[in-house]
Amino acid sequence: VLFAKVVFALAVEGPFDYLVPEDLEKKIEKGSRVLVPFQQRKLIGYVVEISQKTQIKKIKPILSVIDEGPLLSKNMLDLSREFSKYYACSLGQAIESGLPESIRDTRIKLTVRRLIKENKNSSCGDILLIQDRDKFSRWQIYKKEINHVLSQGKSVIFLNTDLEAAKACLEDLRKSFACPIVFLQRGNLRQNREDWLKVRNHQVNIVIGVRSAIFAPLHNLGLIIIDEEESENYKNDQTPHYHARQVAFMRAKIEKAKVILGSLSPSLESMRLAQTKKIDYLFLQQAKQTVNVQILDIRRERRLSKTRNFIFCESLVSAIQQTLNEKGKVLIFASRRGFATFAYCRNCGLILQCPRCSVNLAYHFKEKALRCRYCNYSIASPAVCPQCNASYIRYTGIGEEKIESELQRLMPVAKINRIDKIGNFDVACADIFVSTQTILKLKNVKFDLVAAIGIDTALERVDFRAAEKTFFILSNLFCLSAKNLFIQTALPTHHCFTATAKNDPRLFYEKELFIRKQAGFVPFSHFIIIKLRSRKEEKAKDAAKELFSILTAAEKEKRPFKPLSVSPGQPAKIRDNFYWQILLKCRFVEKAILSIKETLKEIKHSGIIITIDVDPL
DNA sequence: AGCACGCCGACT
DNA sequence: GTCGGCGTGCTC
Repeated sequence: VLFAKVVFALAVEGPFDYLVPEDLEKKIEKGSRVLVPFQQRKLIGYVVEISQKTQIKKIKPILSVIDEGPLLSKNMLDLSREFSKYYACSLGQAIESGLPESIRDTRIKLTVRRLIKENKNSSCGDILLIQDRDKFSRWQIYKKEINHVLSQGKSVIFLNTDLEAAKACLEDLRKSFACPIVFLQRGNLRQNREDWLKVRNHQVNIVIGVRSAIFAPLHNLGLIIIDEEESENYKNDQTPHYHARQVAFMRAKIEKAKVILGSLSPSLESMRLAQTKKIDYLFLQQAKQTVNVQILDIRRERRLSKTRNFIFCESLVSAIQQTLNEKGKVLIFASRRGFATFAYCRNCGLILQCPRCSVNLAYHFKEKALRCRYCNYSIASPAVCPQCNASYIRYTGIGEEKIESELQRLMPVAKINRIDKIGNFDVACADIFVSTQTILKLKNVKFDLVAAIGIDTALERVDFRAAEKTFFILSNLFCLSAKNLFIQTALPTHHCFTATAKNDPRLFYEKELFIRKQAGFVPFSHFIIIKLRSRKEEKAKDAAKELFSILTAAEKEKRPFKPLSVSPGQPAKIRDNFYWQILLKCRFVEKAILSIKETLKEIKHSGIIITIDVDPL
């Protein structure tokens, strides 16, 4: 008689033992999906172990097998196990978050057609971080490595930040490699299912995709490439809040595959690993340095200037003028903050907010509508203020309008264009371009003069990663610039500016790592956020404060984490649910998670939902 | 997660 | 007396 240990995509760890009916004994193995009775429901579960015996007295039998063959390989099961320990979810939840929607509720059929040769011995897992200065140099190395790995009969996962980048990547790799390549994307369920099955059935050598493609069920994985590894897109915004880079490390270790991280300005996490020689590091310096970087001290310029509240420093204005005279192209980069597109009443000062969430509604130019970014609540833009009935409602972001009108005033004959989408960007359509964050994705285009306006709003945010994010923006602007890069700032001596001016990123990382170390922040420790959610504000608050005091009360020497703060979530309310959160830091995530889970078991939490975000961004 | 069980308040 | 609110605990 055989018993199967089964897990479910529920918040219960399990595993639960079930009797394997005799007629199914040959069809059920580790990694199989089965239908089983669970209380009064029938659930799809994952077999994680087959056993000869069981402790359970009132055992129920497995009802049926879902697929022909095991859905999950041993490696994927091992990965799910690691994943669940790190990201504080059940094994079943870990398994399911690695499966696309198209597979979750359908039968699959495994075939044994093998295009990929089994090759167990060669090469061992190591990690390489490549930093370049032009977004392209690292591509040569990617291709060389892919070629090498393919020649060993192994397969490749190539992760990109977004669909656009992945599409471009697919096109590029199709030109260079003749082997089967699949672009695993959600969207068309049937297509996704077909592609996923191809991968699972050993018919694919290269998988391209965004963060979820890290779970692509490739066999004999030899290489994982993560391009623009510093991107926030690699972090899953829903539970479990995994980071594809972290999962890549786990997976590479299990599969003995190599990882290559590529970036213009790597994350501090990766840079720290390079610094301590835990991973290899390659810096590709450009052959010649032609960009002239100028840091303009706003405070000084303001003192010298006649106009008090100027947007553009005089030297920048003359540089723009000169560039235009030479028929050059100008890019004005304005930090996102100054572009806030909320709606407010100029009469009574009311800012229109979402009724379900504690955030301002964002104005969308195209639809002329106000929308909440958290719950999608949407209303047509009102013509009069709902509070005072005055028709003084303003919609466009203040910064944006000012920049454009000021530019037009200073440069009356110049053609000025705003860039909201980079889809079919055309440099020929204007002389001066004004843009925010979106422009950073642009490739293959150079501007003669690039100017960063109001970049300080990015740097002064209450976020310990503010400097890192600002440096990332500056590195990208450097890349977009053919001749001149002007940066207006009130903090001209900050290392993110001086390092950019000297075109020496090492200066930035050295200083920033020093600061992080002093503060005991990432990458010198890990942060964990425990989020408590409730319909009732008081409930979330009380539970959070109680949990915080319990966590704090534990003996300092024994607890593997340090509680830092308890505070309302940001935002405090989403979809009429109130959030409170506890911030912890720790040295070893798995140990901290284990201890936190123990603590959570002890306390009663009715009407509260608790989620955990490991390594929050 | 979801569902039952059980213990208190309001009501045909 | 019962219907139903929610807090508690269990699921092989």
